[in-house]
Amino acid sequence: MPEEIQPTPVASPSQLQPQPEAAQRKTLDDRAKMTELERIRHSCAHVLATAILRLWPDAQFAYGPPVENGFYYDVELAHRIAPEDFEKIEAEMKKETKANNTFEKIVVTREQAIADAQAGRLGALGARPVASKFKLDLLNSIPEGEPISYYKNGDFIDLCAGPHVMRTGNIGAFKLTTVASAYYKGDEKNPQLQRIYGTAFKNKTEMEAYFTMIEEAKRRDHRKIGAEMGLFAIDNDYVGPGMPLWLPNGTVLVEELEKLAKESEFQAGYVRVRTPHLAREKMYRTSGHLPYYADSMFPPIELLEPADRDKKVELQAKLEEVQKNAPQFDEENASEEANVAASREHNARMYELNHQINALGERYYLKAMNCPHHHRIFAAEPRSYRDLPLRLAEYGTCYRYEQSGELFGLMRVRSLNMNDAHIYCTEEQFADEFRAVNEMYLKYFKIFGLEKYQMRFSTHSAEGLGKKYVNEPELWKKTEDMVRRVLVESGINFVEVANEAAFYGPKIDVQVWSAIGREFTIATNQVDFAVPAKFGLVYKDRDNTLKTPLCIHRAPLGTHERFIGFLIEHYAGNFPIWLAPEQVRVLTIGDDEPLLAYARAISSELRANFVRVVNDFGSDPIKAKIANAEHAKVHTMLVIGGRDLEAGNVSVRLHSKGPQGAKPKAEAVAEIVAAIRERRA
RNA sequence: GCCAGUUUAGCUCAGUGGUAGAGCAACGGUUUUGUAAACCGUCGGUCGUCGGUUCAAAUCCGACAACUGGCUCCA
Repeated sequence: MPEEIQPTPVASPSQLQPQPEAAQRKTLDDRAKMTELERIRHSCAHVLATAILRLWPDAQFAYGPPVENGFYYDVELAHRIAPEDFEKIEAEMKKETKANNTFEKIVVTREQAIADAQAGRLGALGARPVASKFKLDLLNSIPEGEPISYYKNGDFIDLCAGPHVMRTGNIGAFKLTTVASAYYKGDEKNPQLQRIYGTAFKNKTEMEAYFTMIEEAKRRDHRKIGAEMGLFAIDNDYVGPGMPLWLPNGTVLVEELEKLAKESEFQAGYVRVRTPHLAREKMYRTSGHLPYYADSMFPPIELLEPADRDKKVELQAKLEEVQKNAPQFDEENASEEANVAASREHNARMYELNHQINALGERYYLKAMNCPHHHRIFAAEPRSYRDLPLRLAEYGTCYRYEQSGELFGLMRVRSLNMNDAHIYCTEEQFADEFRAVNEMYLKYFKIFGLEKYQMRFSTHSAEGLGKKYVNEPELWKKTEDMVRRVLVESGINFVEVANEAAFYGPKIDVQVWSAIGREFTIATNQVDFAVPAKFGLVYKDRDNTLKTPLCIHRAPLGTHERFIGFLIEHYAGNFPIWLAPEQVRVLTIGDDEPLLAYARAISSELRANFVRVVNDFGSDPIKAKIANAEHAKVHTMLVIGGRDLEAGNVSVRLHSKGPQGAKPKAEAVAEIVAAIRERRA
C-alpha cells in the first residue's frame, strides 16, 4: 500500500514553500549559516512589518522567516490585507529601504524582554496599549540560557535572533506576492493569522529572472497544457471533483506508461494480478485502516435487505433517544459512584445500539490502496518458500476522499491508478529484492531524463514504538539496516529522516526535479513487516514451519495522475516520440491526386507499424498546416510536396527543432519506428 | 475542513446599474500553397447556481458549488 503515492502537494509556480515552523526551532548555529539571500529576505520581513505598522499600528506579529523563494510574516490584524493593499505597503517599505537604517542588534535579559513584550514594544514601532502577545509566547519557547536579542531598524524593534544584512538599503529589490491564512504555529487549534508573502533579491535583475522563471512555470502548468493538448478533463458537474477523465490523447500517455511498466516488471520477474475496486469492511478492519483512516476513504456502500432497513431506522431512533437522555453529572443529589455508574450504563447502551446497527447488512468500501487485495491473493493458495519471492503487480485503481481544499489538478486527486506491486519475500531475499526495486527506479529516471533525484529514507523513532509504529524493535532495526546498506552499496543519493516511517515499516519517498527545477514527490517504496501478519500470511519454510513473509510495497511510477502531471510539466507538453499522443503528422503541399496517393501510402505504412499518425491533406497553405502542427506539439511532421513525390522523399520537420531536410521515404519510416521502439528521449 | 481570491462563448480575455463584446477555435465557402497562421461569411453565452435589492443586475447584497493560492491533512 504505498500510501503516500500522493504526498506533499507540488511547489506551485507562484508560491513559496513555507519551511517547517516554530515547532522545529532553528538553533543559533543553524541561523548563523543563513545565506546572504536568506538574510536579505529575513531582513525584508522586518521591513514589511515596519511598513504594516505605519499603516496599521495595532498589528500583532508572530513569525517572519525566510522561505524557499522569499519570506513571509504572520500578522494578526482586524483589517483584511488584500492584494490591493500591496502597493501601499510596498511604498512604505520603500521608504524604509531608502532610509537605509542599520539593523542594530540589542542583547537583553529575559526580564527586560518580557517587560517590553508586555508593553507591546516588540514587533512594534513603540510602546502600545496591548501586549505583543505572540512575542511573549515566543519568549517562552526560547530555552533558558540562550541569549535573547532584538533587532532594531529605525523605530521598529523585533524579538529576533538574526542574522540580518547591515542596513535596510542592502535589500536590493523586493515585492509582495500574495496573502494567505495560516494557523499560529501551524496548529489548527490556534488562531488564524494573515500570512503576507513576498520575495526579495540582491538586485532588480535577479528578481526579474525569478519572475520570468515563474512565468515559464505557469506556461508549463499541467492543467493548462492538459487542456490545450486534450489530455484530460475534470468534469465537476457530472463526474465529480478530483476525478479526471482521460481524453484520447491523455489515454495514450496512460497506456504507454503501462506498457513500459508491464515490460519492465515482466523482465524483473513480476506476475500480474487484477483486483476489484471494492472490498468488504472486514478487509479494512483487518488491515488496520478502519476506523482510523475512514475519513480519507469514500463512505461505505451499504447493502440492506428491506427488513434490515426498517430495523435500522428503528435502531437509529432509539439511539437518538438514548443520546438525548444522556445522564447529566449530578454533583448535589448523587454520589460519585452513582454518577459514574449512570454514565457507564449510558455508554454501554450506546455501544450496544451502535453494534446492532453495524451488524445489519453488509458494507463495502472503495479501495484506497491495493495491498489488502494483494495480501488476499497471497493467501489464496498455500505458499512454500519455493514460491518466494512472489511479486504481484497491478495498475490498481484506488479512491481516496481527499479534502476539497487539497485537490490540485492531476497532482492530488480522488481517483488514482497506481503502478503498484507487492513483493513477498524472506528476510534473506530482502536485500536483493530491494536492490532490484531501486534499479527499476534508476532505469525509469534514465528513460525520462531525470538527472536530479533524491530518495528520502524515513525511519522510526524508539519513542514511537507501540504507538505510531508497530512494536517490533528488532525488526525495525534489522530492516532499516538492510535498507540503508542497500542504498549505500548502490551509490544512491539519499537522505535519512528519523521518525517519519509508515506504521508498519521504514519507507523511501522518491523526490525528483523536473526540467524547470520544480520538486515532485513522485513515488514511494516501503517495507512492511506488520500487515502480512495481520492477514495471517504465511509460507512453509524449509524446516517445515510456517513463517510470515516480509512485504515490499513499491510504485516507481507513482500514480498515472501524478506521474503524468509531472511529465507534462517536465516536458512542457513536448513529449518524446514514444509518449507523444500524435507522433507523426503528414502534411501535403497541394492536393492533387498523385501527391495524395503518395502521402496516403506513407501514412498507411506508419500506421501498419503502430505509429500514431494523422493526415493533414486539406487546402490550407503549408505555413498554416505547420503552424497548427507546431501548436499541437506534434513530434514529427512529414512535409510532402511535388519535389518529394518525384524523388521518393519526405521532408522531415521536428517539433520546435525546425526542418531536418528531405530523406528517402523508407529511411524516414525506419527511423521513426526505431526511435519509438527504443523510447528515445 | 479553515482563511482569502476567482468564476463572462470550446480557449484567452474585455465589459462598474440601461439591448452581452473581441481574438483564436468550430462550421460553410473562396484560395492550391515548400516549413509557425491566406480571404470572406456563419454559428456560438440564462454572464457558475439559487435567492435578494432595483423600474432595470454580468455589474450591488446573501447563500451554495467549483477552481486557485495558502493553512491543516496525506494511513
